[in-house]
Amino acid sequence: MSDKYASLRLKNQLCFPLYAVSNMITRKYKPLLDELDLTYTQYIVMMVLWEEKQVNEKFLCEALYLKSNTVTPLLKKLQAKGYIDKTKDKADERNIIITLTKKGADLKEKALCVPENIAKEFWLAPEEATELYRILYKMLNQGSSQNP
Amino acid sequence: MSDKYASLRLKNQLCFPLYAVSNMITRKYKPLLDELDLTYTQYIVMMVLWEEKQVNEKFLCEALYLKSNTVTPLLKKLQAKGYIDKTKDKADERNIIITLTKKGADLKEKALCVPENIAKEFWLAPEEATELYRILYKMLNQGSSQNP
DNA sequence: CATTAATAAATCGCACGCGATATAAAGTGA
DNA sequence: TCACTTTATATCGCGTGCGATTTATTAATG
Repeated sequence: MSDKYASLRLKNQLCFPLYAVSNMITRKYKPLLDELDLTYTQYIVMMVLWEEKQVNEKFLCEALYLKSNTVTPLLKKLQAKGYIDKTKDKADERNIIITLTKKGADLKEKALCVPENIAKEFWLAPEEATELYRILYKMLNQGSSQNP
Repeated sequence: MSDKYASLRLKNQLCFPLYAVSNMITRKYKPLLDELDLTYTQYIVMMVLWEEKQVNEKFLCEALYLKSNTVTPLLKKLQAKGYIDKTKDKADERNIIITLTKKGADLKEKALCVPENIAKEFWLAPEEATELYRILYKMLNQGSSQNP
């Protein structure tokens, strides 16, 4: 009885709900982040900067699992908004050092309500959240281990 | 001691790894789907059609948790590739009926190896996969319930 | 020390994914 | 029946994400 094509059914996919939830996340964040004049991707860049104070682009790319061709234009926009500064590292001029402006640092306070409000959209039991977190990072670590 | 800003740390986010894994999924699928001349989004549209034979755009949007402004251009491309046909429903001309061409139906056979190969990229224990699946759909159902 | 290799960013072109809006067709009610 | 609303699809403009490639700078090697 078992269908030869069962693996191609949408309902049997694990990647699809991941993809769909990710899209949904972006949608749910949008109205909250509009208040900060940030997109979701810009927001996670800011999260790194609120923690690290000073990073280069390579660090950001690795922290966010993104490529330079995504991050470069992103930083240009954040700079245009006055949230970050970019300067060349004098010790190694290939490095671009990214720092927060005062305006960017101040935004952290205003951002505090974002995680609160997002938590309301997707309520999970604490054990579910923990398990989800663990599995997702397991996938991330598996998936990012290769490539020359 | 507990940091006022703890909720803004990237490591304390649940949405971020979801977003990162979703990006990673698209990356992993790409070389496999290149063989079928499909993108990931086009692939999930085809998955629906391999099951349903005949749908309208609204059905596709709901099945894939996407909006018409994403799906309309997608269908145009699948049509250009010769995988689908679009005809107006004579009973209600607002409806666009989407069907597979022979070429599109035949692609199902070739697609069989895709789920196999993807499974190699992200290996999870069966219980983990089940739990992940359950939690993701819980989130999808919560998140898509509102909006006027 | 000159040539080659490696590295960090940036650029290019394409395909989403979205909110907002427009268009066209059907349904609704006074 | 005729304005009004609802519904299905399409259009517009913007911001990602990506593979592939380029540019600028530093490191490595003979």
